[in-house]
Amino acid sequence: MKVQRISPATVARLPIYLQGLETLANAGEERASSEKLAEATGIGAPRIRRDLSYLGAFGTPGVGYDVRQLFQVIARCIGLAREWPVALVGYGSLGSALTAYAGFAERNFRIVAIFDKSPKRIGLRVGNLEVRPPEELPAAVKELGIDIAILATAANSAQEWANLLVRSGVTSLLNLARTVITVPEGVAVRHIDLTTEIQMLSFHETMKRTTADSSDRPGPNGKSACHGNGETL
Amino acid sequence: MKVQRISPATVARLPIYLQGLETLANAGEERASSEKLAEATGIGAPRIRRDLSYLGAFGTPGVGYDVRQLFQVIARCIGLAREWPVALVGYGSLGSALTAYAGFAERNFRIVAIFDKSPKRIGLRVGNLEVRPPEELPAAVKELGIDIAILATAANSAQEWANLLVRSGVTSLLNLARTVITVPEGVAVRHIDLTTEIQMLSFHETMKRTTADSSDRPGPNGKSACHGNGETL
DNA sequence: TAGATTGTTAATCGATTAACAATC
DNA sequence: TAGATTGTTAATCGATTAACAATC
Repeated sequence: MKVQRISPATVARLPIYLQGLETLANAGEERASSEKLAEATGIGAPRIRRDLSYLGAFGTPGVGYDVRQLFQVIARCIGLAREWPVALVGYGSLGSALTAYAGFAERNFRIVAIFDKSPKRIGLRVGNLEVRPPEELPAAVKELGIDIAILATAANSAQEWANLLVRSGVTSLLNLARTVITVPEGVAVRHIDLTTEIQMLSFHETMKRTTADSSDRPGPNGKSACHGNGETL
Repeated sequence: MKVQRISPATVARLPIYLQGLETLANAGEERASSEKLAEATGIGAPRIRRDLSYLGAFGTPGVGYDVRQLFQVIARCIGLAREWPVALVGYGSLGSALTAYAGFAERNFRIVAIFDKSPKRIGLRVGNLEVRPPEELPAAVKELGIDIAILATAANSAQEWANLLVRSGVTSLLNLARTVITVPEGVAVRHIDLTTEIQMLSFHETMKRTTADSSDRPGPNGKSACHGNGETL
């Protein structure tokens, strides 16, 4: 049996399909065509059919997909059938907000250990957990079977924490710190930087104005410093 | 003069270059080759040269780029020369964490108004701001010159808030809510969903195991439900 | 059966990488 | 000048869209 590769672009869409299917299920729909799924997710219908075909064939020509079954298939594929113990590293403003974030729990991700290096935060009680020092991380990762960690530290200590996590056996990192971190082959990192995202928006705003009033000034070398149109996002 | 289009993929990298240049500047570097920038950012050197060429030619063959000058050029291009007033919508756990988030201020984004529809939150003081009801949003957007808003509400009210924001004249949305929102042409939306990101990681973990122990079971139709390899992220 | 919709193939599009002439 | 590194062209790669035969 040939193992078919699922592209990262497709993987990124699977959770979106789950959400769309949930919406449809809540609306009482039992079957959905790729066209209906397209409406619910904003993704093109042919793209959806192709993505789903990677998971094996589940649709019925002339009828569509079984909403509940498709949800199960995708959920199983992503690994949501089981519960994932997650470590939260960094208990600053962002980190503490995440302990109250409902989205993780809804998809079976549970924060089972919290770490911080600040003496002010170590020992704080959070629900039935307690903020722990870095020294306890390796043992906790092993004991609790943690594979996934969320990095919500300051930029300057993120790499250090990442090294500790990887040494301890964690193989997936959700990096919310404002810095690029490097990890060994085989470790997955997703980097989310709110500042990067909001800068893409200010770029959009800036372009809109520049193209609208044509006030693009020449740059230091006599060439215009920034071109573009308003439709880039 | 031909206006050249800057691709979304390139735009997404500009803030990363800024960060890399900041790191290099802090390390005392005054000049940087594309190769050095590649090390600092994790992006390939040819890609970097090509991206920068879109902004106009700033490097010196045989020498490299002037760190400070390149920073200025990119910052100006993104629009960071000015200050951006931002509206924060939704003052739950995530929203309140964002008011304390330093990254925005470092790039000249200022939260100048906070909105929530819960009577429990309306009126709360946050620094020198106060959480305001939806009714006050249109006037505030106009008075404060707000073009960019951050949506940090629950999924079920996100679209409603988005409609109100767009009607009031906001043209860029950073959507942190767990739902797809639709907006009219000309309005930019960036959607960040932490749950989506963490599911990409559990997919990675699941694939690693599936390919490692070859326990991929056939799905409902007799075909395997989920293929892939461990190197997709 | 007729109508609808899938799964997949072929065509298009865009983004990345490699290679190198131009230039300091 | 010789060495280094840019900016850009050509080659590769991957992802999206369009079209349609297969199928319920």
